[in-house]
Amino acid sequence: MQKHCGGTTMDYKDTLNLPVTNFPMKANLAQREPEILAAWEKNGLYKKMEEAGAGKPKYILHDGPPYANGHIHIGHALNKILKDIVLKSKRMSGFDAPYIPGWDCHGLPIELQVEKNLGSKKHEIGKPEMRRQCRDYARKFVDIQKAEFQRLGVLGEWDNPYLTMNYSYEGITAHELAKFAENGGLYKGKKPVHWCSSCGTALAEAEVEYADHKSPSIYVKFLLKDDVSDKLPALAGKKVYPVIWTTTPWTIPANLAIAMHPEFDYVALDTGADVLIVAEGLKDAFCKATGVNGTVIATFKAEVLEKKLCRHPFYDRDSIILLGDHVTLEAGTGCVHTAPGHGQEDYELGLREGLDIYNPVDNRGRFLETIPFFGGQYVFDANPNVLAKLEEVGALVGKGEISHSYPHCWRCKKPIIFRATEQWFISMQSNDLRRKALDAINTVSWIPKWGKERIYGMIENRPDWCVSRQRNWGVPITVFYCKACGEALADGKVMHHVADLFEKESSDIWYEREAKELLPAGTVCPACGKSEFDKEMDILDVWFDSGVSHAAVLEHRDNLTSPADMYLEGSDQHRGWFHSSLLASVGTRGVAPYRSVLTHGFVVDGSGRKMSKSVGNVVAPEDVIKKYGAEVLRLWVAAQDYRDDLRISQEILTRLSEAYRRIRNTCRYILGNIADFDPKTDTVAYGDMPEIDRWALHQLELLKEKVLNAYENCEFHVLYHAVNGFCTVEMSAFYLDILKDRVYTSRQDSLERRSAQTAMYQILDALVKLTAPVLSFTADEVWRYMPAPAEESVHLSQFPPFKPENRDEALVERWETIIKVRAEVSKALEQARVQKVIGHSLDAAVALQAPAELGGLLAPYAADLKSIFIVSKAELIENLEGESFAAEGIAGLQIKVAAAPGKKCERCWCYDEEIGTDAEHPGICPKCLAAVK
RNA sequence: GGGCCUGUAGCUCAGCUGGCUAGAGCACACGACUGAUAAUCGUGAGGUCGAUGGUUCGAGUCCAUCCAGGCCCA
Repeated sequence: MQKHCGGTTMDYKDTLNLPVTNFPMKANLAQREPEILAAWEKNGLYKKMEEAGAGKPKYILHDGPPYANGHIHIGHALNKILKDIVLKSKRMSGFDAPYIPGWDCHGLPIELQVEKNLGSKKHEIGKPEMRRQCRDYARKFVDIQKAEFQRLGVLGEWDNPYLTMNYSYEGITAHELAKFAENGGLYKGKKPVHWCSSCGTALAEAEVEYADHKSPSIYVKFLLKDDVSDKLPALAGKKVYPVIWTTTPWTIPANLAIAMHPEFDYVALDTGADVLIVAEGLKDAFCKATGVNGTVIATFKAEVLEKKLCRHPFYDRDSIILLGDHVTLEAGTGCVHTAPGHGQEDYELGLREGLDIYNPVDNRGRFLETIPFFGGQYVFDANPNVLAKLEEVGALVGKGEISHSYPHCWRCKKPIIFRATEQWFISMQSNDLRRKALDAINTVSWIPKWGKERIYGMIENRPDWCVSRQRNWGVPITVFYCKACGEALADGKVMHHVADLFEKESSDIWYEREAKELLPAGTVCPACGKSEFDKEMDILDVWFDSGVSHAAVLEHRDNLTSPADMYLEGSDQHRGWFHSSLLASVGTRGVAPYRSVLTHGFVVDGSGRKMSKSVGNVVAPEDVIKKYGAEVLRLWVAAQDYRDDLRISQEILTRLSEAYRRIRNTCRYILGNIADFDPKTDTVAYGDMPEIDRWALHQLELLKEKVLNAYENCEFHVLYHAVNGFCTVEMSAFYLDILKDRVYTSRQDSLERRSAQTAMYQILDALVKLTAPVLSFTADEVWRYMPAPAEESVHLSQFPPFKPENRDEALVERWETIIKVRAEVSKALEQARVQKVIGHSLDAAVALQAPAELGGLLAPYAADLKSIFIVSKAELIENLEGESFAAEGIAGLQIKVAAAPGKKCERCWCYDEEIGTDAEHPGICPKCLAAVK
């Protein structure tokens, strides 16, 4: 003690136990986070976490590989942070949960980007060089994204990720394809693709641009061969013609069917000369467009005509009437010209009905020489000729021109066509793949549960999986063709042989070596016995690459197991990775590659709109990190209910950083108050604690229960609200506020102070651990300021165990009433404050008149009430005199607030009537006197 | 156009199987404190639960339609 009695009030401040800590109030996250990351890196934190997991049960969350192109966006950040939260919580729940990040490296976007960078030089270099550049490009973005992911605080095996372009991965991909060849699932078929006749190549959807284009618009009638007069007597003896409409006359030579909608009404229109059939809903539009006049002589459903045969207008061939839901009443006649080789829906209908996927057009967009009337003609040039032919045979009902959006090649800008070409497929039929996949879906736990519905519907309806891509940057489809007879050699043994080579030397060798160098010695064509082969030049769909990651990663790495416990991706992956992985795994192993699938929604802006560059509402993770810190982004992930779309905006981030500060400050305050507390020697036994400390520990148990359940159920937003509420309501506004007097003014090593510190220490210890998976930076920062932490990092610790012995329901029930009374007292105090009777609540003396039952409950707490209310005096009185405040929420409770009697203690600031009794310390109250002496 | 999903205070979320005068935290307004101070405490004002119909004694909660939005297809 510096001075003696009689000095200023400041003297006594030094006798108080005020909070002491170096833990900064200001987080300064943008600057501090990189330091923390560097420390984790330097100390080998992830490696230590792995070591700590040794021998524990495994929890495998298998990372879905993002595409190695471009910088990460907010959706990537969301996904990786969610995974990190799940994994950290699993580790702290007693699991060994390794995290192997991955990247999808093959595919069109990278190839296109590399081509673009090459410019005109792209024609000078060969495929091997091209692929080398793709490899470099992918590697570059793997490194960029890796750094960006790590910056988010995501811990994992970053120095050993899986890349779909790794040699071993490429080899395994080829092995998996070989398995499909072995089990008969792989077959060669036809499918229409976007085709640029000028470039002579197939185009992916991403290479197609839509632009306005003028096309002929024609109505064509097809003579109905079959007699339907038994069902439609009005048509007896007449020539009946369904009429189709098309804007691509050149596809008429490939017409194989006419599609009608099963539920629409159709009319038979007698024109005098013949009877035309169109949908009732389009009759007027049709008549107007063609000038046809006629009377309706019959109205019927399309099923009357189902499977009936028409005659092709100028070929000696039938065109069959089929029913399809894809038919619309938007335009045309409701009778849809169907050429399975030239349209997606036509193709699907054709597949379903067993039609030939007929394509009479060659690579250059010309009709095959064998095609009557049009052989050798370029399709767009053939349009007028087809028209003329139709007119000649009398099948043309009407013609016009239409301007509409039409696909064009993004490279040469010319209009493109849809053209069936040879492709490799994985059959949904053979090996009962569809059925087995559907069954497997039922064995998986889908979170949220509608995910099951969604993928089920997709698998149920999807066509065979086309795995061919006419491109260069990917894993080759390791099939050979006999030079002599053209027979395809898709033999499992041969393909496994090639796959072995890929594993050692990469799939680049497919482009660098001759077929004979890749084939096992002595391979001969099973059809003709010759031994000269060509290589298939199609590559695999990248979804096949990533779809086999269960084989290439889970089964391949020692520290992983298959099936995975969880796949966790955005909801678009029901069509993507969840889907392809399921088929790849069920097709070769008969089981799903995952036990559970968790999906999250998409990130949208503050008003729920999708982000787009043109709208300008894109929020980049980099900007958020710079302004608020990755921690706030992590908190954002946790705070939002990810099952729905996730909104992000400046306001949301501002709110969150405020919530963050609240949590941080609560931690800081407790740190300051337990600075002189050593849990080993100063801990007070539960039984020796005042009730309010036991109340606090009970609340902590409730928090633990809520938070640990939330982790278990992956409901992180529940956790956020629980922690936030705990810090603000239970701690800051109640417990910690009340504790101030006891902690500050009691003797430093007194039981009451140590008890409060025991509670606070246990609360902070638990709080830090419970929030560590989300607030990974801050939790670890706080950890370093904790007295004697058991582990080097909070990330090496376990969640706090439940302590049922710290629960006291009866006590908490009593305190619930006390808290209600306290709220009423607060209101009464506020009134007194407004009336300038008091300022600080310690200026007040409170008197309560309570109904009997309540009074009985409060009586044992009479001495504690003043500290609970944070007033200088509180008493229970039978009959209050004068004006008083009637509690709104508690019937019969009257509260009277007056200025506290006595003088204000210079030390604890409470008013006391006994101040001045001690000669040495005339300015302080008896309680303080005891603490000071 | 089809499949799946979402719509509760300015923001983020509660509200189980229909019974509430619809809750919480933050933000906001006002006030207090100056021993958590770029903190902390108190009080208060905010919602015809997307809209409209229906079932029911009673609907944020069930049904239908519509509107707005998201993902995936076409």
